[in-house]
Amino acid sequence: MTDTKRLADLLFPDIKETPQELMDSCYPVRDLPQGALVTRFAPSPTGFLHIGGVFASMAAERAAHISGGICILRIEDTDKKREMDDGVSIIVNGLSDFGIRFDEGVKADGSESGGYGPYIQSKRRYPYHVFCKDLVEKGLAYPCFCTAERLSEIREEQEKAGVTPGYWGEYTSACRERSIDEIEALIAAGTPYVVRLRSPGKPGGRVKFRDVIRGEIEMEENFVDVVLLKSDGIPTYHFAHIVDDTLMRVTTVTRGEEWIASAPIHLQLFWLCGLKAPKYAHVPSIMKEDNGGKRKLSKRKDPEAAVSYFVEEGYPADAVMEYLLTIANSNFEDWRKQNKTASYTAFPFALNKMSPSGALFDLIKLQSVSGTVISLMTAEQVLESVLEWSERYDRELFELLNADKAKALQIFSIDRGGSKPRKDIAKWNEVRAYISYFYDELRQAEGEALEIAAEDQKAILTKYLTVYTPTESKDEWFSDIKAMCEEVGFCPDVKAYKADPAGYKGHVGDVSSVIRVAVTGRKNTPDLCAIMNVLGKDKVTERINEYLERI
RNA sequence: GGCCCGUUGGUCAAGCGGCUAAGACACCGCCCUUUCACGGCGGAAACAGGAGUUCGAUUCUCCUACGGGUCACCA
Repeated sequence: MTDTKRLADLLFPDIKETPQELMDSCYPVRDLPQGALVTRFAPSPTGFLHIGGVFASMAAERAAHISGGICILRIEDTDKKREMDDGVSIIVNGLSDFGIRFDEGVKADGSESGGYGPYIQSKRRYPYHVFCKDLVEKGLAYPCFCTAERLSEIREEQEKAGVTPGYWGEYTSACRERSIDEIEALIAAGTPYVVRLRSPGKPGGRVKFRDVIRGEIEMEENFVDVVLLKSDGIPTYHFAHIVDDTLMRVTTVTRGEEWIASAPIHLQLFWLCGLKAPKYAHVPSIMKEDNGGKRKLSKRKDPEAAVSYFVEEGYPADAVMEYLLTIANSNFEDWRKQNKTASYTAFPFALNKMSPSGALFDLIKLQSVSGTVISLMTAEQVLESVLEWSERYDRELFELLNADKAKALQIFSIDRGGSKPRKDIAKWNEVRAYISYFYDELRQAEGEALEIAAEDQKAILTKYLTVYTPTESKDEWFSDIKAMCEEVGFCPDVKAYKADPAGYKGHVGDVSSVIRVAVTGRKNTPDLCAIMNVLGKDKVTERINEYLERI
């Protein structure tokens, strides 16, 4: 028996299978249509869902589904230190709120679905060890007994000498060349160890690969004996990535651009394991404007880094997705113009059309996208969404709307549904202010002030009270107002007024404004006729009388 | 510091050797209009800098500057 074979059995006495056997028996090639992508999103259960995570997972999910493929949600919990109790459910629920659906993997309650699992790394010890044993047997990996102290010594030395830090070259000699007997004794004595890659790389060596988003990338090859298995037998990200994405038959790895730097390690690992590397798509980070510069959105400094921010503010999930799509594929906006009412899921998303540079997150543009999304909703959809949102974030508003849904529906129906819908609401937390004048409970006592003389306003309103008759017809409603204009010294026709401004105190628009302010307290509102119909004659009269007393 | 990625109007961005350098958001003006919107029309606004390759560079190469990332028994 060769030494490496002996070593492999010593390190992994329970492993009898080879990687190939494992693959053949449990992880068969997927039966998918030509060109179908298998992608995955693989977060750590830190309990914090970053908007960049939504961006990356959206790219993975869209790319898979538009190609007729599969998208997997895998949990990377190989580091227990960063784990949080309900970390998994926060992430899964968070993504699901945004309409990102996975075909396989971990669900919110921690259960799993799919035939290529388990999908939680801490439950995948066995396959990792199968692959690791194979590497040891081939002489490509070895146990390292260096202590943390020894490692930091090495680091200091290297820093002083100005060479690349890391476990490589001459610094590995202690463990790389240990005899099998020595190792056996150390292990028998219970000495902790990690398993390291015996990297064949050399400083100055080059690797090339093709990134789906960035094209050709050339880098220095890996020459560090990176850790494959930590002392507790759990793999590092690098090794887990190789094993998982191979076994799960992932075709395209989408991940943050911060991983580009370690791609040479991964490529080398795939090569040494005799495996075909997947395609890589390194998606750009989402940036934030900061003193004229750009920087990565930070979880500490920027509230909008957490997706919970968008939920709390009341941005519809679709709006956030649409916005993200506009920065992911710039042709999305053109497509949207051609397909105004289609679901964004019909958009032919393409990874290779993503821009390689990090986009600034533009809240203003989000507002605009969101306003459009909401303007296309029906009153019923709006009410339902507002109810759902306010139940959690604005109890008072919720009670009010819920108490009289028919009225709420009437309110949300105003100026909605036509070919030119208003875009007054961009997020649900704006609804309260938008509809406040429909409810005495929400209305501010003082309304906005008009620049029309008080006595003229009084004349207008007093007169209007005598002619006001509720009507569904906007034309009738408006002709009533026109008809009374002359009597109070205002011009019923705007053009005529402009031709002879000296002849009148103002025009019909001014008259309407007075009524508007008296009834709603605002200078700007949607269709006033509709508003008055929602309020009803009694309330309108009451408001006008109240206003009359005030001025 | 080494290695890598990036740099077109305020922002997001088309462009892939020859264009008056698209479009969207924001901004300004006009039109429509009972207000505000919506919509329509129009305006201002950009290839980081320098060499080179070429008949011709936003586009290809190199250098510089700036921004970002990465160098763990973290992902």
